[in-house]
Amino acid sequence: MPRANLDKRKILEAAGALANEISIRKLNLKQLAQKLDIQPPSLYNHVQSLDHLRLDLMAYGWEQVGERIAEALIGISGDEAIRRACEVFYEYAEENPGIFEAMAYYNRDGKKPDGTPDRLTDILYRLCRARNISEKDAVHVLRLFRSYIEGFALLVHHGAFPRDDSARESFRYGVEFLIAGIHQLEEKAQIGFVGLSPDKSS
Amino acid sequence: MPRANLDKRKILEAAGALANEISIRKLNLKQLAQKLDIQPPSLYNHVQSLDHLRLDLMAYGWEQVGERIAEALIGISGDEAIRRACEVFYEYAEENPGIFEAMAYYNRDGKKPDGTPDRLTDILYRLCRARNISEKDAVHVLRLFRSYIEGFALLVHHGAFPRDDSARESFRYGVEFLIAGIHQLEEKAQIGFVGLSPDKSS
DNA sequence: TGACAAAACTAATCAGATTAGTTATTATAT
DNA sequence: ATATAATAACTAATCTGATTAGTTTTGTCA
Repeated sequence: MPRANLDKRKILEAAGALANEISIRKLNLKQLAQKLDIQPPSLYNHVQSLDHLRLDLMAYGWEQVGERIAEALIGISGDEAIRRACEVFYEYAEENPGIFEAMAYYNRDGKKPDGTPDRLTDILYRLCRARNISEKDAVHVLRLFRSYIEGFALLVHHGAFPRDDSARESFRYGVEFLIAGIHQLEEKAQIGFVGLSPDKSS
Repeated sequence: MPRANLDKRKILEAAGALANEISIRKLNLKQLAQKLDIQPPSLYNHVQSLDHLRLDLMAYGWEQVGERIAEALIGISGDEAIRRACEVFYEYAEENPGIFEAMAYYNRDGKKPDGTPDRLTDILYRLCRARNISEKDAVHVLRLFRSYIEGFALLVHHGAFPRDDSARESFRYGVEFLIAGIHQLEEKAQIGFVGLSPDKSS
């Protein structure tokens, strides 16, 4: 390795930082190269293309979140595990808007590296299964959770909620709301109070 | 108006269609111009820039959804109104992946045209208020709903759920789950079963 | 009918991604 | 130690697509 001591990780770190600064869509090789003290074309020794870099960043983000969640959950279980996992995710997203953008919506065009870990999903799934929640319901609940969490982070980043407003509080409220719902599901673990054909009138 | 009968609406329609085909981020003036039978620079008579176009598309999408929801909700109220509003939103997002992308995450950089209507939020807010749900809780619930809905649509677009899978069913399940949660809130309309400091152990 | 404004065109510019071809550096194997 | 192969950087060049400049055409309206 000549001049600079670059490796994929350093590239990703720099790219992540840059994306956090200027957003994923404004991410560009010129500034990235500058940050790394090399010339733009040199980046091609490490990266297939700008677009691939964004995908790499996505995978990188999921890895990081996965690690952090795994760490945070040592010895924790039950609702508290859900809470913490959500919290960790939220914090990561908050600290890393650019990387989160990549995680959240840079998945199109049939790409989507499938090795991408999703510890959050794992955790939630296990927790559901550990309860009296049917396989089928678990899948739905899982999606509900994921949608909520990613959706919320997304909205925050887009300034959908007033500045400096109690977004964090709302987020926690939502998590509690969902957890409470799961408890309801658990209790009424029969037909379930949720009709799967919601077309009936209210 | 010389040659072509272009106006903002036609531009937006074409741009929307194109975005739906190739994704918002690959949207480009060359193809758009082609679609409209004009030369790329001519677009600047109607649009400030490619980036602004995307923002316009965002506003356009929200307007459309707003209209559709308003239409769908004539004479409807209560839970059923929520269901239908969600359903309409979901369908719109499903039919218009590109426009939805614009709606969902093309809001950064302090831009975000504030006139942008959000009928969905309106509806939900009113419905919450019409119940015994406190102002404060209503705000949280609202955010929960929005996060869920946009998050879900986002995940679907990203292929986060297996192809041709029962995403629609999951979506409805989620909506019912949330509605049920609201009912719970309404019943226990005292301190609320959701502690706002969720730091207690499970 | 003549002047103005709108909206299109062509030609030119600019930026940024990518490619081609070259050179320097490190690692390795004799 | 040293030749060789591989890696990773560089410079120069290309290509694409957005944007700007300047011009022409067309429709409106006094």
